[in-house]
Amino acid sequence: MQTPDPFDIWLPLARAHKSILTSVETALKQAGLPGLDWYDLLWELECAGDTGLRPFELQEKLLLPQYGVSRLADRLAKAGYLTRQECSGDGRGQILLLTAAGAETRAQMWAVYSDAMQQAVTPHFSPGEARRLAELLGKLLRPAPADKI
Amino acid sequence: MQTPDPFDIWLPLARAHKSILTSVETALKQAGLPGLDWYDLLWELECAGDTGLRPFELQEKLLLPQYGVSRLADRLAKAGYLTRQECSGDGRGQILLLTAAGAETRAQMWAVYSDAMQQAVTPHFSPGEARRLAELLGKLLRPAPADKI
DNA sequence: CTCATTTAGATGCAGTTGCATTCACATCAG
DNA sequence: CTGATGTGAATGCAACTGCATCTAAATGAG
Repeated sequence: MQTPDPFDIWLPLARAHKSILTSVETALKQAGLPGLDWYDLLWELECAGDTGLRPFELQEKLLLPQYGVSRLADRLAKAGYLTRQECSGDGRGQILLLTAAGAETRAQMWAVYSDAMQQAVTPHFSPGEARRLAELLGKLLRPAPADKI
Repeated sequence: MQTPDPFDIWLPLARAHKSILTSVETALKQAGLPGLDWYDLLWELECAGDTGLRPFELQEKLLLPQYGVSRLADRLAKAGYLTRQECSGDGRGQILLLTAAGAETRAQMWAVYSDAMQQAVTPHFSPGEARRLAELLGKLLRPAPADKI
């Protein structure tokens, strides 16, 4: 039972990622909407609701570096899509809250995003294949089984 | 037979991609080596051998925009990893050729790259799962079956 | 041949990223 | 309380990216 080559996974994964990403970003741009990085942040804020989120929480959720979140939030704030609120209890911190405009834009983006994703992914798989692929990709995210390291 | 949600594929795919990419780039940086974009270009030039490659050919192979290749080649040339040669037969064009230093660096990068990839991917799968995943990812790259569009 | 169109590649500019550093507040040992 | 250390967030600078545009050479219609 020979060890499989990880590049047999990585190379198509990277190519597929770039290709899907490009087609979605293109669709968003053509619709005059912001990019996926904005979407992701807006989405997390929407999920958080009135509680809002601290930048460092977004950092974990979005897998972005600290300064990445800081500046992304700057831009979103400048666009009026979020507000920064003082954080009671931690004078260093702040709470980011979605505005109505932000929610509106996220909804518009979702229409384009989900449609583009549908077109980019669905035609390639049968339902069974899709389920299996999702399952296998999930294994890349969970910690590796201890006996395999 | 319900239609599966493409985001069940996209979300883990995007996360896995970012996570693997980050760990490989980190390993390269720690080794004092250039990033994966440099590797990809060096690799293509090495494959091309004495014939070299035209920038527009790299553009297709690497899925980069035209100006991306132009500037990436600038940097590699400045680092002494490739040379630009006049293109006989097309006065607009040029041929990019790998230098010995470029080949040397690519080899050093490969050691780090392949090792990091091994650690990032292999522990998560049995050989059978790995083969299946590679196969399914491949389907994302080929044109979709006509009857599914 | 001549002019219009297309193709290969470079580049100015504005916006974005990465890195390192900085600032401010929090926390904790004494 | 006081100073040392740690944590949340911003920012200056250099490098990189995207977009639009530009130049030069090739191609093609008349």
